Amino acid sequence: MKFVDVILPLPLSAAYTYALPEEQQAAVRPGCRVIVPFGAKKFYTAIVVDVHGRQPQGYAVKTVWEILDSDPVLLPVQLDFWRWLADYYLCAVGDVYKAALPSGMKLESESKVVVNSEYAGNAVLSEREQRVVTWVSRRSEPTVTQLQKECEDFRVLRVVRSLMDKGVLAMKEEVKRSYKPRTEVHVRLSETYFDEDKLHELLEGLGRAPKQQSLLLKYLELAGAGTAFRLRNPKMLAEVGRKALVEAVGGSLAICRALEEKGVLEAYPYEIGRLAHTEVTETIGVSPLSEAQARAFRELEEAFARHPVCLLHGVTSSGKTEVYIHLIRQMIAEGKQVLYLVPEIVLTTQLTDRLYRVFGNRMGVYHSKFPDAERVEIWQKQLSEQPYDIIVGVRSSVFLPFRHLGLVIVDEEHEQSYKQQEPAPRYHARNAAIMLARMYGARTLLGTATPALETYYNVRMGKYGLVELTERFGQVRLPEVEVVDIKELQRKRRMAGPFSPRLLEEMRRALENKEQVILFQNRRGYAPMIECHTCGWVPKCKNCDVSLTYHKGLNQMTCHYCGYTCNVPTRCPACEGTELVQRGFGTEKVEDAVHQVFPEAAVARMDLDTTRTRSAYEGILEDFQSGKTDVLIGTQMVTKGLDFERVSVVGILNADAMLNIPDFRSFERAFQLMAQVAGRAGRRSRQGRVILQTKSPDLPLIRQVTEHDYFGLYVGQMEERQMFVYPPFCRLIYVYMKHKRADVLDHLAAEMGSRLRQVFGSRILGPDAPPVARIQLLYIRKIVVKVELGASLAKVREQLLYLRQNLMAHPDYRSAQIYYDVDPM
DNA sequence: AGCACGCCGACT
DNA sequence: GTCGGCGTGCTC
Repeated sequence: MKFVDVILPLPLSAAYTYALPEEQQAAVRPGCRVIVPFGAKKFYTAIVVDVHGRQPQGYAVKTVWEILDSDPVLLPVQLDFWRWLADYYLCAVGDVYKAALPSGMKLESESKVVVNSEYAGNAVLSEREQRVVTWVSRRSEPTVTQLQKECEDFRVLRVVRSLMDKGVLAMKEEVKRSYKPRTEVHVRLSETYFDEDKLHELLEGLGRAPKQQSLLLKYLELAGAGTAFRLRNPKMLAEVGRKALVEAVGGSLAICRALEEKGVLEAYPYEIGRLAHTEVTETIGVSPLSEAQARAFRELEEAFARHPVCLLHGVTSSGKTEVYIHLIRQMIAEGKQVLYLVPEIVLTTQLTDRLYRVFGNRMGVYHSKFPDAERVEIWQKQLSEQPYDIIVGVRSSVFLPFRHLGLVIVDEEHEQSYKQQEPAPRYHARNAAIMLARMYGARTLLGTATPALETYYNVRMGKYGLVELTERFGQVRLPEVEVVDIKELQRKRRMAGPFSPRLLEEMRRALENKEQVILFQNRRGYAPMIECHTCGWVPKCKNCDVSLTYHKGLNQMTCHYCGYTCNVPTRCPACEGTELVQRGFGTEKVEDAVHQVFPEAAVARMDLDTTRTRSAYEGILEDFQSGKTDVLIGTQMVTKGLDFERVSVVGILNADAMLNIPDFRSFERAFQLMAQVAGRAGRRSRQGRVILQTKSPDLPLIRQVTEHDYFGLYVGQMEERQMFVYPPFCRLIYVYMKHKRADVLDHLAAEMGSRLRQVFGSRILGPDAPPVARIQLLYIRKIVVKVELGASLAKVREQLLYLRQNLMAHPDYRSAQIYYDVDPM
């Protein structure tokens, strides 16, 4: 008897053991997928991690339902990588599995309602039951969810249950195959006519149907059936697509159909891939490196000789991408693969088109907004004998299989979006990529204009190599940043909505010169909150502890945490007052304001609300690129690696919103955001101008932004981080606790806090209520654990896991959620 | 995660 | 007296 240990796509750490069916045992190896029953009904796709002959004791072993793969879909390194992630980020391997595989590869069962075939037809049914039976039999095996959705009656399930008791209906679990290979209709000559004489006879007979005749002749030509030899060996015939054939003779589908009906041609589905097959060959579009870039390239080679991880610190617009391209080409020449990681919002056609021009079909793009079937095909291609040499992808592409990974590039390495927040695994793709590269013996290149302070610290400590690119491509100067004190201006009532006179002046000049403007405001919606002028009442979300944002376009109040919406109140429920005033500016309101001041300017807004789909997002960028739009207003989306030629003015409307966030990283982030958005100004041809509006112009940070002084920021922040013991002078783990009752949660949090202090001493902060202390009806508390640099991480993890297990065993806390966020951002 | 089991309040 | 609400614990 053979058994397999498998991991399931559920938040479970343990492997579960199943028996293998007698037949076809041999093929199963670790990394193969199997379908197994788990729990009362469900079937899941599980991953085999071990095959053995040890009979488990103490429970009845179930049998594997189906073996999906004869060859592993995971390479051995990947399983090691999954285990490392689960271990380091304190989550279940099942969570990692869930995040790693595209959903098309994780088949699941769903419950379907069917009419019981053994039903004798003698039960007494109510009118309502009769209706449901007719309904079910008319549909072909509806799923339970379909039933609930399509039947207006929300008590259908109860009716279904009573019908099951009476033996009329039954349930069955069926595994749904969501991934289907794409097919195209192809045609081939029917076997009858493989005989040359018969074929000639047929062709002559078609003399009165000249269109059919020429179509058939065209088919024979396209199929390469030129010789009798080929005809006798049908395997030698080429595939012919029906659509292509019809188009080749300029006829209509009906002609081909006629031949099919006569039994001359046969139509059949032929599998084709979804992946684009661009016939671009390499070396087209490789630009020669500038002197500075070439120097950086040489220095990188030297740095990699000593450090497996290097930082390319290049100012905005210095042309880091070109350096990457040369590096990638070198890797490919050595027969190695490259993983090029980019944050979600940087993965635009602007970047991929550039890379396609150089690498053509050696490159694959892996993006969460792409159809899942496409991601399945990329995965399969990476396992095949001809994998892509380069994968350009977002965070989750660290999970793709690579056979010969030689280099990982992490572009915009400082980007927060590399850290997955929710759900588990809460991993950092940059750090995970470094580990992945290490497992492959590959190198990692981190690139950015504004390194994460931790990264720069690692450079200074000699852990990472460093190469700098200090000049912009084409020697364009860095933009001039001008600070405008809006506190004073607001007092004197000299602001025009969100704009200072200086900003208006610059915007006007840019628009007159047919140049473009980017306005950065880090809040979406119209007004972040509204307030009763009389009593100060503020509309709040009923599920979360936040004020609702007013969206003018939707004419609704919405919660940015749970998506709750409600109508805009016309009067205050507390004091009956009707004067409700808007507080603050969101991107929507900024858009309105621009319309008012510059009615003739074409304005576009780019934030979460306007970029729900990929096409909407790219549409906005294209319009801006082509000059259709003059002013682009946006949240942090507009700050990322976009390359526009005609932007001469960038306005940062309110820097203080970023500075007042209670987080030890807020200054670092504000600097990164401002430096990046400033970098959008004056690319290519001439120096741009940035108007930075703030109420606190004297902060050192503001000076560091105006002087493009990254090193100043680094030194200043490092002093603070050392003094208050924050990363990189310790490691952080946040403990989050959630419960629907605040009192229970407070007890739990206090208990957790005191136990943590017993183990870790004074390096514990909290428990505290986080800034948003209630989300989706659950109250939240947070404890900060500072782990000393010398401490054994393995021990810390073990203690944290034990503590959670121990606390969760307490009857009061069973329904609580406790999770850890390792290296939070 | 999802499902069954089990224990308490609003109805036939 | 039952139906069905949710809290709890287990799944090879």
